[in-house]
Amino acid sequence: MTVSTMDAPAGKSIRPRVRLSVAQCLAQDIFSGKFAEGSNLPRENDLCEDYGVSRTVIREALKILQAKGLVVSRPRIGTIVCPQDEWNILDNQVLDWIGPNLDRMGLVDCILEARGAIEPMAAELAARRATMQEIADIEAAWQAMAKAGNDIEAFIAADTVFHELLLKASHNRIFQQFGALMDPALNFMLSTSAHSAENLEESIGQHGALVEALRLRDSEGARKLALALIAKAKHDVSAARSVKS
Amino acid sequence: MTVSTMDAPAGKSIRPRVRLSVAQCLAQDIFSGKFAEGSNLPRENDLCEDYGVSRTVIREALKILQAKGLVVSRPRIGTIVCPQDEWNILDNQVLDWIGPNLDRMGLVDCILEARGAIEPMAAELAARRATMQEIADIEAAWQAMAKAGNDIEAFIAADTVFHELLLKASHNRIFQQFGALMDPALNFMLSTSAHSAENLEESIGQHGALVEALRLRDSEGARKLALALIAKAKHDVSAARSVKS
DNA sequence: TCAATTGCATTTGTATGATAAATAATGCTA
DNA sequence: TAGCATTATTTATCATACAAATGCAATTGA
Repeated sequence: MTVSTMDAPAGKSIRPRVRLSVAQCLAQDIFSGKFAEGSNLPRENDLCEDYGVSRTVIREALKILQAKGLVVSRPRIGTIVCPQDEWNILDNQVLDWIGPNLDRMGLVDCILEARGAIEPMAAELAARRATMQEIADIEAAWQAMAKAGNDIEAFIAADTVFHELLLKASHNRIFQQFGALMDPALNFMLSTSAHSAENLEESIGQHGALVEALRLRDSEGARKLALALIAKAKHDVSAARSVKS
Repeated sequence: MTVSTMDAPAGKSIRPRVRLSVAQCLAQDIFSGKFAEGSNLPRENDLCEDYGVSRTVIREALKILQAKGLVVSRPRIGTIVCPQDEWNILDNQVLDWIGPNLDRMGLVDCILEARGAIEPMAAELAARRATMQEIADIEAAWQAMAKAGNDIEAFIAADTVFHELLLKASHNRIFQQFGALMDPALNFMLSTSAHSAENLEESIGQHGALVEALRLRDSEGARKLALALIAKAKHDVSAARSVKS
């Protein structure tokens, strides 16, 4: 299949910008299992035909995948899918590409577990270090959650922003990098839509309490509330799973 | 300066494999501050002359940096260094390239803080989930630490392996990715060499106790011991800093 | 028969030059 | 002066050729 989305006008060759699209296609084929770990991707010249682009584009797309630890290339051997241990799953582009395969790969549980370690500490630090402006921004995200009403997508978007801002307010650049981990787990829950009105209310209440703890510079309280939020998220996910099955 | 390490034999053109070297040079120039965030890198054609390689190599090297969030390229604009927030500092290749600039960028403290959140949880999980083989491997690393004696480099290498294996034994793929964070902070301490014999003995004792907790499946004990290890690491780093200054 | 070495075939890596697309900067027009 | 068309510059893509790495087979020698 050709990547270009539009046909060329008669007599004129069109050159759409497709490097990233090709990289995304290849990455998704890896995560979907079409290219199993340890197996070979098609030769560069074959990929050229498959995607209808020049070898330049194929190679630059493969360089992106290499940089993210998804594949390695060697002369005469070809391009091989790396073992999953080497995949850069903290790269937010990679997380984006994994998308619907996130749960199949067992990453939703991983992520929630990791958030259980990270967010309480981040909340604790944020209570000590956040600027007034940062706290205000977090509160704004909280208000957006409260205002979302039945619009689940808006609610989740605001929730994601809330947690990203919280991590950023910890003033620790490592924690900040985990912003990308907020989206996926939440969106997984969205896909199962097991959200009752009370459930949302409870969540909004918890988030509000956390904002209050930040304002009071109550680091211990912030830590406990963040922990409670994660516990609730874990509970929600398992509830969503039982609905699904 | 040309990248190629050897001159070509008369009449024969040599083509060394230099893509990664070029990427590393450019990355290090970014981390050293030679290319400040927000500023432009030289044009691709200029980089060709600077490094004495073809535009193909330059472009593929830049694609690697792009994939790691270090730069963005746009036609007519050029290639611009991204704000530090977008750098993929969890990528172990990136951490490697940062190297000596780690402390100047304020990452040593970040890393220790993050480890303070992650390792106790990882130790707790490892106590519950590690296989006998994994515990044995961790103990082997511990014995290598004990046997290192005055060979500080060997000690740190074994210490690094110890913590990487511990993270892996948590059976959480997110935590496992943090293996790369073990090296840098430790190597920073190495560079200041503030290691007394008693200090090493104490460290060995603590690590041994952690192994014992794993064997006993004492998750709470493992958590506390990991916490103590990090506290000690923080203490050692600040001691090393005061010596340096 | 077997082992080592040599040569061949295949695949990625690099070089080169041309054209297309994007867009900041410039100048023109009203 | 504001808006619009033009231009110039830079990256993006295409096409082709050759270099280097390496698995594999054929050859050779004992």
